[in-house]
Amino acid sequence: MEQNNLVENNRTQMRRGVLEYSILLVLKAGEGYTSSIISRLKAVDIIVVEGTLYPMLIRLKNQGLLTYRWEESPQGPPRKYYTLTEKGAQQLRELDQAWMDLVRSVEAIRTIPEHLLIG
Amino acid sequence: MEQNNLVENNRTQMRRGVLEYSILLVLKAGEGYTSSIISRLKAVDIIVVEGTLYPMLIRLKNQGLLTYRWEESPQGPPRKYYTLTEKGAQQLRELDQAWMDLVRSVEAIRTIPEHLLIG
DNA sequence: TTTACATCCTTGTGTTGCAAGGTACTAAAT
DNA sequence: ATTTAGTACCTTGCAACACAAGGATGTAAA
Repeated sequence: MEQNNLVENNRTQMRRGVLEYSILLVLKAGEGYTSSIISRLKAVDIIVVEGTLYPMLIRLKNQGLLTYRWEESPQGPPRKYYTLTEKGAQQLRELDQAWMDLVRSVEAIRTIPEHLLIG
Repeated sequence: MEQNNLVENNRTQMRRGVLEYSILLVLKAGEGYTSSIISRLKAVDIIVVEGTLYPMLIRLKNQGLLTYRWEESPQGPPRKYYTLTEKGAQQLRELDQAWMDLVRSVEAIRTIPEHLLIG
């Protein structure tokens, strides 16, 4: 019932496509738990919220791409630290390729020469 | 009930994020109707199907980003040729920015230095 | 014992890409 | 004339999923 901000919508849409990739990337850099993952992503302007991240981490774990271990927190309840599995690392390599292909595709389409257009 | 092909899934996911952007880009290059848009995108390895494109073109038209005109086809029923409106061109400029920002973000996250990681 | 905070998690909603199926028009073949 | 083939339009129903909102539980300080 709400007329959306078209652009903000599309930034969100674009981000969605790379969310899983982004999460695997930060976990490759080093293990993390929910808040730290959110912080790292925010540091590069990729906005994720808890309600998105929890289900996704669980999904990735169920797919065998991640494992976790419990660790005491200096404050509050213990944390679930997630790590890439070998399968996760493999998946990440494939996503790397997918990302590079996508960048190449978009670059290509940004520079279609007129005479190659049909119809 | 079906175990998905993880990678193909993710290529699809990534593509989704840039679909609207891609469509505006090809229409900036020159007006087109459904089939010609699909062909142009396929030429750069971005796969879209009819069932996706029709609703999307209608949505973009309703948002005022596109207009169309009818034109006789050499064979079969007339075609709906879509063109960017001024508002569509404006939106495209903003999507261009969003895309470049995303590429920059992902690039940044691919190269997080260890010592910047927390927790 | 109450407040503050950090951590975990679930539920409900809205969007949307896609598979599948449907209608209609033209032209060629039977 | 009818059927077939090809091209174009469009809709319906399903499944995935990001996010907002809300909830439970643990520690520590006031």
